[in-house]
Amino acid sequence: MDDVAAHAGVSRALVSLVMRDSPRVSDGSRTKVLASANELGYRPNVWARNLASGQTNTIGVMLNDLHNPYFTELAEGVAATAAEAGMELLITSGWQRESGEQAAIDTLLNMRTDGVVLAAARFSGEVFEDVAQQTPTVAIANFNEPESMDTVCNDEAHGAELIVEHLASLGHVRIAHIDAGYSPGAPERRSGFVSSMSDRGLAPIVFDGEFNEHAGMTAAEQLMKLREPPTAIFAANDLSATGVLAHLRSIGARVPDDVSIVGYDDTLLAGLGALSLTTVHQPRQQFGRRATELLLERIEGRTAAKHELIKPRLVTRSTTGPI
Amino acid sequence: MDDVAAHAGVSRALVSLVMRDSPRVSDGSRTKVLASANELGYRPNVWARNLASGQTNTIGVMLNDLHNPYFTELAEGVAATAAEAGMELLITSGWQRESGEQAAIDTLLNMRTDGVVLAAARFSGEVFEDVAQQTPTVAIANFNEPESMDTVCNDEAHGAELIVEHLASLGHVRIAHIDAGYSPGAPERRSGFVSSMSDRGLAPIVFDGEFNEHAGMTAAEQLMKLREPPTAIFAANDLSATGVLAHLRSIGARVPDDVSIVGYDDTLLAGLGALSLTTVHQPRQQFGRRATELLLERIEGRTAAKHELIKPRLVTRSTTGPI
DNA sequence: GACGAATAGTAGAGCGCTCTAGGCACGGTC
DNA sequence: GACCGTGCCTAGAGCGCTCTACTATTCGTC
Repeated sequence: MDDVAAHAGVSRALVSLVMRDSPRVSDGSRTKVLASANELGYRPNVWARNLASGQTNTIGVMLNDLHNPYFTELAEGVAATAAEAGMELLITSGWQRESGEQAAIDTLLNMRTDGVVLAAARFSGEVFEDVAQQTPTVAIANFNEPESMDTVCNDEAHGAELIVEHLASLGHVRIAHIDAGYSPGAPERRSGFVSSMSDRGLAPIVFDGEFNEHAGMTAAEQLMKLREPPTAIFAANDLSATGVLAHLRSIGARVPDDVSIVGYDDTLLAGLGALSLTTVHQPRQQFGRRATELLLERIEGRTAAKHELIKPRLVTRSTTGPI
Repeated sequence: MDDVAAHAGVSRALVSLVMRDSPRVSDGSRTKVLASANELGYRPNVWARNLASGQTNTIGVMLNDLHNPYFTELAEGVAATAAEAGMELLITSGWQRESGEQAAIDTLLNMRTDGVVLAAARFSGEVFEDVAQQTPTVAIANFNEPESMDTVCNDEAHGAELIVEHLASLGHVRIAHIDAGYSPGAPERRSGFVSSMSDRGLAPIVFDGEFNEHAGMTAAEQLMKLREPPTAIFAANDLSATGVLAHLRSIGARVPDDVSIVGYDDTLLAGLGALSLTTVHQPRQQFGRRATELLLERIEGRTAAKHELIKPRLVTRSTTGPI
């Protein structure tokens, strides 16, 4: 910076102003400084800048699992909003391990980003609260509306309701749900299913499962062995639904003629022509956008917590049909 | 830091030594300092540390597209190796836009990470060379062995050869390849296919395509309208292969009885029971690991460029069978 | 033409750490 | 007992910026 200042024949402070696009610089000096900077290959040192200014102009996102499209689409929304606000984005990931998540959060905290968006699965609310003490925080998760941070989450119960409504309107009565235990989102989907069914006077059939293909396959196998197998299956997520589909095909059942299948999440999978799953779409990018907007507000100084519930919508494809 | 020093009754410099795990500190002072730090909730300021020490102990990865599992698995390999070496990892992404990639690279360069791993698609080698001038760089891409950086890449031609060999051994003669133009990796797959075929005295049938489902569908449609349709189709990647599969099912062709299909990449898709694609597995994590190892060597001071070619392997599933 | 306001630029302290050079005990050696 | 070496610790400069307070110049106004 000193070199640039000397080369352009101005003070260091002026170079600093130019580099920060200050309006208090004349066009003449601006172009002169810019030219010198360019010539000398000068690039402001972010570390020094952040140290001196006390802020980083950067927000951090911690994603539980980079392999899961759910999280990466979330991140894309965050990235877009951050870019619009002129902030840099740093991504870390816990790689599905709890220790990894702790390390990823620590990295972010150490970097002292202006705020963090946490999209994690492994943690109890307490860990989040702890982070929220240290920096503005927005969680994409459904906790019990904590005071210390904002949350954005999906209205899982509504998604389940949409599914039941769709299947019921097609004439289905024996509808089964393969759940995913206490994985994030699963309990809400399950209870949404149970109450939607009983509201209609239908008996909710629930089988244990997980958020993966194998769980879908085994649950489908058990379901189809029942004396009266269900005519429609609502799987915990798309991956689980592909497991159901694979099993039904293997035993020669026709989809949707014999059995209808519904997934959840509307991942890339669901849209594939070879699968074409009816599913529930979550506006994941919007989650990211909204979370970032809330975070920016927090960084600006808002302290009262906000909690938002975003409604999903049903996407009808070819795995559901009339009974 | 001053507070901690005062609280522990020692100098600031000693606190610094303790925080950096220096061996030149007695156990007594170490525990004393650690206790004070803990009590005061002290967390070293990374910006100041990096500024003062001139190094960041961090490496950066720039991924072209976070949605593509190819890149995220790469990143996982990078993350694992970086963690083993005690370095932090920063991820940025170009979100599939060229301007985004430039911005993502700039972010990394601004952060002055000790080195960068570039896994991009959009750029010419020149942009990479430019980065390589500024910081130790490893590219995961197949350039023409540049001197200024290391490269790690997949032996695409070998992958194509494996496919042709597999199909030929099953008795296939009319084998078609749906390519992906000049998308990264595609030209090498295509030329590998062509030479493997002609080595066996077989006529290479090549159709234009892209790395997506739709391209697979349209190409399959055209292929199946030929006077003598192929008995085996080698798609540009798994996604393209699912398009082929979808089309074949829609016209009632049986897979693999009537037509065999091979994908490429061994993504999550290929492994699904409902698809079960024969494909070529690329050890993506290993790419990331190897790239990071090379980068660490560079950071240590190596200057001679290294270029590595990693061999893929065939994964046989249920979309290929004898003619 | 004197005065305040606005505009353009500068000096220098300070952000929180690291790192070099050195200080001070203590013990061993001749 | 003078000397050197070793182990542990400290003082203080400096990393490359930003930011506050200040100066110098120009402009508009009556």
